[in-house]
Amino acid sequence: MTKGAISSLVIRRMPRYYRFLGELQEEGITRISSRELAERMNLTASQIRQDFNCFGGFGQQGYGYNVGMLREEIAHILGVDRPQTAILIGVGNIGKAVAKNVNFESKGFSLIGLFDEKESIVGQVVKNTPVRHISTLDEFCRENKPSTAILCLPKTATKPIVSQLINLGVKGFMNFTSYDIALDFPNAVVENVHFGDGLMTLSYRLHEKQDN
Amino acid sequence: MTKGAISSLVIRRMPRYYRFLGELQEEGITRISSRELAERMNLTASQIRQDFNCFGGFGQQGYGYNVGMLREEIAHILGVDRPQTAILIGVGNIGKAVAKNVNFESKGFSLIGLFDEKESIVGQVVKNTPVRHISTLDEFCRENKPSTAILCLPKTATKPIVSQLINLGVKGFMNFTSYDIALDFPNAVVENVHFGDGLMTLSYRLHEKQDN
DNA sequence: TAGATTGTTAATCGATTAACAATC
DNA sequence: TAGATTGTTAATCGATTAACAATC
Repeated sequence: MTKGAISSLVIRRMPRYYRFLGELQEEGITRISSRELAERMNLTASQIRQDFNCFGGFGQQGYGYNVGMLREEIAHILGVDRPQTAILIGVGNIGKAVAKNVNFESKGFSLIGLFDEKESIVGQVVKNTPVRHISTLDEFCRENKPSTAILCLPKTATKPIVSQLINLGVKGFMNFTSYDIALDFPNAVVENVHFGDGLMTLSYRLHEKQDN
Repeated sequence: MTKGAISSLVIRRMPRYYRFLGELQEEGITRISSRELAERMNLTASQIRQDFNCFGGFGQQGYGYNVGMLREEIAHILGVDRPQTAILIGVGNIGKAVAKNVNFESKGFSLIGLFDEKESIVGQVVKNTPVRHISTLDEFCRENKPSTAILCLPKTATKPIVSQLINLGVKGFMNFTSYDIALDFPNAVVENVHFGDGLMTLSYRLHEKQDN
């Protein structure tokens, strides 16, 4: 019953709903109205109902929403139940921290390979996965067909790697670099993580409060 | 000449402008029109002019914008030229990676303290800064009055620390945890970094392409 | 049945794009 | 001066909120 072309603002709110519904489940709450959920999440009940109705009606008039059922529906919408295969490139500080700390399985991904060019890093085992040399990337991808790459390498090294990966069939990129993938590869599915941009936004809002 | 209440969408585009103007400078380009910049950044010229005009007129009719001057104006708008003092709490994988990799100085922050509760981590030196025990947080903050905290600790430990920090005068939070600061502390300035949410959004868009 | 709350339509609000007069 | 391009106003588009009929 999905209606075509769902706004990216709606999509980006779904993971937060998913997290809050998980917390409700842990609290043993099995049923919630849009009004109650709105209060907990600091949203409007209207927005919550509009958001869910983009994907079909998951509630029941006079009752509200079943927490467990709604959470499963969102998991399915987000694809968490059909994991993508991912590789991570650049096992430096950030790459290693991401590989170790992020629970890929619970977010719809299976991390199947790690790559770096430094001999001192190649061979290390992170999260039960050995770090492979970047020169073996082609072979690995032809065999394992990962759909997604997590990019944690220096900006300058990124463009040629992305080009290579796209030729190998990689469709999605979690981009920790400041290289702008979308400009050169408009068909790639890209999610950017820019700490620096976030810090600058924070800086603006702090000064806004302090100055003048 | 700033007009009141600038949209957060405009603010969030500023760091990207800042980065692109830096690249133009490196290329030796000293002058650019909104049309040319729009082409490079994949935006509309209209939006670029509207964005800059939220803060006053930085261009010149018939000429365009002076790259260096515009970049400096944005740096000033974002507060990059008046650094905030920041502390980082939780020096595990993520915390250490952030401390080591992120160039705080160039983003308007000065990282002056690192804190953890683990004895095995306390005393380590990261980026020329020793990791202090979390029990010394009060004393340190009263002496050094940091305005900002980077939170890289487990979700469950976060709420009491945020409460403590707010009492100590900390105003801004770079939040790597999935604890929702804004719900309990509505006056805090918060920037969230949720890898997990980003992965789920990526998952959605990959399935959108692949399925049906 | 009566009360509650959804799903959905209509109204409002805000952001983006288009157009053009001002001006360098 | 003529051409170019901004700053700014007006038009359009999209997202959020409000209202309410449908229905459990």
